[in-house]
Amino acid sequence: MPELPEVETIRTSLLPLIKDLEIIKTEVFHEDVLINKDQRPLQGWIISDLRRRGKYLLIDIVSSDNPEAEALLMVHFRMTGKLLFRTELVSPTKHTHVRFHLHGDQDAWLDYEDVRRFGRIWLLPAGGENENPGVAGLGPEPLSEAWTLEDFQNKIKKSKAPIKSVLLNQTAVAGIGNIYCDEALFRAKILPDRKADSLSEKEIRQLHEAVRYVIKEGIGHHGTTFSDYVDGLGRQGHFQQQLQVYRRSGEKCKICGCDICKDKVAGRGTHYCPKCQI
DNA sequence: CGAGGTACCTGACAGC
DNA sequence: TGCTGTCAGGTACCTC
Repeated sequence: MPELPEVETIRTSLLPLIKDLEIIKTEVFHEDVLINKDQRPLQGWIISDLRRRGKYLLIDIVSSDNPEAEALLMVHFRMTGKLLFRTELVSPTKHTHVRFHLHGDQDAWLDYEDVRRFGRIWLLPAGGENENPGVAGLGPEPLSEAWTLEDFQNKIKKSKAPIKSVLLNQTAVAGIGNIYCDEALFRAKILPDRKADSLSEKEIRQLHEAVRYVIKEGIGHHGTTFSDYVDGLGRQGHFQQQLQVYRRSGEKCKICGCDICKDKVAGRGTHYCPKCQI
């Protein structure tokens, strides 16, 4: 389930492989997945850069005949989406929804595969991510200086929802999903169902630090793989080995030794240590 | 408007 | 064996 560290790993794995390649043909096997409201052609574009915003991957493209004509392919992987780079043509499976045929020194293919088909790809004008409601509503990047403790404090103090909901809803801070949410709350020693406005300044400071820490560590370990997530070359992540609570219910807490619990909070499976977190 | 619930999807798995 | 039910979860959308 690609969250910020997974999307960042996809970005860094794909960038050196597809930058400057030309999209010479696009095949769409499932219409719902690719959103192209202007019905613009999906060939004749050169990939100029890969960026990321929250859990969105932004593929900047320029026209091959007019370098001033720019556009954007924006990808959200949701649960099971994958973007796979291949230098050999393979038969599309029932989960292959969009295929970009690329050309540089040699032919290559970039396949969007998605078992549950929740993910989407948008073809937008250059800079069009900011008009997309999903991206426009995103809070600051957790590793940027724009995400200040003061900003986080203000958002948290205004909400009576469980702190887990605040972390997941993308407006206080962008890119946190269920895994890194549970891990950050464990590290900050805060129970996931605590009302946000009940957190002390010290706890908010701990949580701010914990979010940055788990996101950084997640990126450092190339993301977390349980079943689906792989990078642009099909490689798994390693952060699952570092997890303290996520999917460890019934196992022992690595800090205090008591059993990790699992409940439903904010409609999500939620893992926590009942002794370390208060 | 904030908060909570549900639809979207398919595969894995438990239980009978 | 094969069926049914439940769970997984990011986001849009709906309702209160």
